[in-house]
Parts: sequence; structure tokens; C-alpha cells
Amino acid sequence: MTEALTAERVLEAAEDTLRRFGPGKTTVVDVARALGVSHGSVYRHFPNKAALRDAVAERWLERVNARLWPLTTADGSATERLRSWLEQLSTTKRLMAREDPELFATYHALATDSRDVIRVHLDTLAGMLARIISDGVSQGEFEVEDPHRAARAVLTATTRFHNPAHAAEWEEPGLDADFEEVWALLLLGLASGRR
Amino acid sequence: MTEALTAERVLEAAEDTLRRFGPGKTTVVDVARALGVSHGSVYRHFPNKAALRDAVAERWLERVNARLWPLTTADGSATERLRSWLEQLSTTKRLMAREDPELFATYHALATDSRDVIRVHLDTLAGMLARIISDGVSQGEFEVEDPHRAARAVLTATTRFHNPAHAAEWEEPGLDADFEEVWALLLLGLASGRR
DNA sequence: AAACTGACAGATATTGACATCTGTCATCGC
DNA sequence: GCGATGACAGATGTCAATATCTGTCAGTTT
Repeated sequence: MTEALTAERVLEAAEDTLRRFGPGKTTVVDVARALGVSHGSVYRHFPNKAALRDAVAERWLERVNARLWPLTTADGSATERLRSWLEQLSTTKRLMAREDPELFATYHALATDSRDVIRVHLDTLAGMLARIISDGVSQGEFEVEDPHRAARAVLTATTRFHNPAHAAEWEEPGLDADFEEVWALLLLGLASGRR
Repeated sequence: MTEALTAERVLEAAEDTLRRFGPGKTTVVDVARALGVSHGSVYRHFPNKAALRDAVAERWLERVNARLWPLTTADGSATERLRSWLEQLSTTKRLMAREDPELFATYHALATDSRDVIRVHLDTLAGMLARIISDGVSQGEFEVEDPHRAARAVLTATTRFHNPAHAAEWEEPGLDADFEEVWALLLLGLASGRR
């Protein structure tokens, strides 16, 4: 008897297949073939193709989160942590878009039409940011009324650097300069009351 | 003899046709038909289809600019003007996306693959913003080193509210709240040195 | 001569017959 | 009984034949 078919194994096969063929070309039959089972079996673990695709993208988003968590509670001033965190977010996505374009396209497709999953992800990111900003307030670096609202504002204001809709611009030369400009302005805004 | 065929008349017919059929469906032959001429004549005024499409979108962008210029030099504090200007920019695009989706799609297509035209447009917008911010500095409302860099930062940070790539999000309920959050943060950043 | 036409070549889009895919479910084997 | 199967209907995708489009240009009209 072969190893039992689990949702986890399906997810792994789906991710491999998506990476190989891209979101437009992978079929449920392809995923089943990679597992050596009939496609009907895949439907035992996921209600439909969209759910499978979303689950793969969610897994990927969790991996992005995992890279960010350590920075949320790292050493150093809140300013430094905020800066590293934002850079890590941008860099991770940029790298992924370049190195793993097919999986990135899957994530982009998710972002475009499965808004809920993305909202949850953005909430998670905002939570981490709020934590850093909150620390900054305690340490006297920042002064904001509501750290969570400020976190959302920072995320929105840096959309261009992490939202997949802007991936095409990520290879342009002026991008880093643009980031510096936005960073400078946001930092002033957060620290505003302190000067 | 009928009225002479001018680039202007071609542009008008092209805009009407694009509005009717959308950027994906309008052909040069359609535009010529609307004018009652052969499609060869259209090529007397525009070197190719892309140039015609770009010219239509540029005309539209100039109309957006025309709505913004008055606000650049209006009465009131720089803060008020900045706020109205950003609102006008967002509102105009949002309205256009809703009321004239086919023309908006044309503009979006332009933004996606004719980057130069858009860069010029963004420079124009940044110029207006720099003017307002500059005034704010003179009047003691703002304190920034380089108004033009600050202007670019403000534009980038508000991408989500005026970039057509985000048009799908413009009908979501939380959008205005998000704008308020970003606005509050940017304003603090600009006014930072003043408190 | 300047403005326009329409036939043309090559590129792109549309069509419709056919193949594959998605999602369901009665049935099978362990 | 439980997980897996494979046949199935309807939806979606593919492909090659066909039609339309883009861009050019020699020729016509005014």
C-alpha cells in the first residue's frame, strides 16, 4: 500500500505543478497525475480548483510572514526594525517575482479575485507593523494616536513596493529612490510629535 | 466637399469609437468608418494604431490635469489645497472608471505598456504638488527639504487611490477610511518640523 | 500637388469542430 | 465503511481554417 493521500501531499504536488506549468496551464488532472491518483481523489481534499489554488497561495503567504515575524520582535530601535521589516517585505516579493514567476503569478491571481484571503494576510502584516510602531511609541521614538491605524497607513502608502499589481515596475531603476522618498516622509509622519 | 480630415477629427472619432467598443475591440477600420473615410487616410495623421491610442489617452490625461490646475493655485492654506488636490485626483479617476469604463480601460492599457507617456503625466502631477508643498513651506505650514521629492513621495504613497491598477478596489467600502489614514500620516510627515 | 483610395502582404483575430477539463456520483476494493 | 475510482455532463480550452486587421503604396480624385 502506498502512502496515504493527505491534503498536505496534494498541496505539495499542486505547488510543484503550479511552479512548473503556471496558474493558467495547471489542471486538477495534472496535480492528480503528479500524485499518481485519479483527479476525483483530489476533490476529496479540496472542494474545487479555486480552493486548491488559494491554499497554495496561502501557504506561500505564510512563508512570507515567517520571514517577517523575527524582524517584528528583533533588537534595535523601532525605526530600524520598521525599516528592515519594510525592506524585507519588498525584497521578498521582488525576489519571488523574479525567481519563481509561475508561483508568483498564482499569488497575483489570488490577490486579484480572492479578496478575502488577501485581506486576512494584510491584517496579519498590519498586526506586525502595529507591534513595531507600538514599541516605537513606548520607546519614545514615534508618536501616533492609534498604532494599528498607522500600520494600515504605512502598508497602504508602500503598496507600490509590495503589491503584485506593481510587479512590472520592480525592475525599474528609480524604484529604490522612490522608496527612500516615501520612507523619509513616513518616518517624519510617525515621529512627528517627537521633534 | 466634406469637411477636411484633421488629426483632431480623427482623435474625436477615435475617442467615440473607443468609448463604444473598448480598447480591445476598436480597429482602425472602425475609426475610419465613423469618419466616412478609408482607413488609409487615418494613417496620414497617425503613424500607427498605438500612436492613435496614446494620443486619445493623452487627451484624457490633459483633461484630468485641467481639473487639477485650478486647485494648485487656489485660495486657502496649503494643507487645504493639498487635500482638495488629492481628493480631486482620486475622485476624477474613480468617476471616470465608473462612468466611462471603456475609455478608462484605454488609459489603463496605456499606463501598462506605454510607460513614457505616463512618466510625463506623473511629472506634471508631481510639479503641481511640488508647487502646493512649496507654498506650504513659504507659509510656514510645511517643512521639507526638497518639495519636489516630497511631491513624488506623496504621489507614490497615494498610488492606491489614483493608479488604474487599483481601480477594482475603488468601490470597496473601506477605501475612504484608508485614504484618511494615509492622509493623516502624510500631513504629519510634511508638517513634521513645524510642531 | 495634396488628399484620399483601395488592393495588397503579412500579422492577428475569429470561428467552429474537437479535445480536455471540472466537478459529481454510483460503484468498487480493501 | 472508507477512501479511491472512472464514467459522465456541462464548461472550458485547443487548433487549424478562415476572415479581418494593420500598415504600405501605387494609383485616382479634386
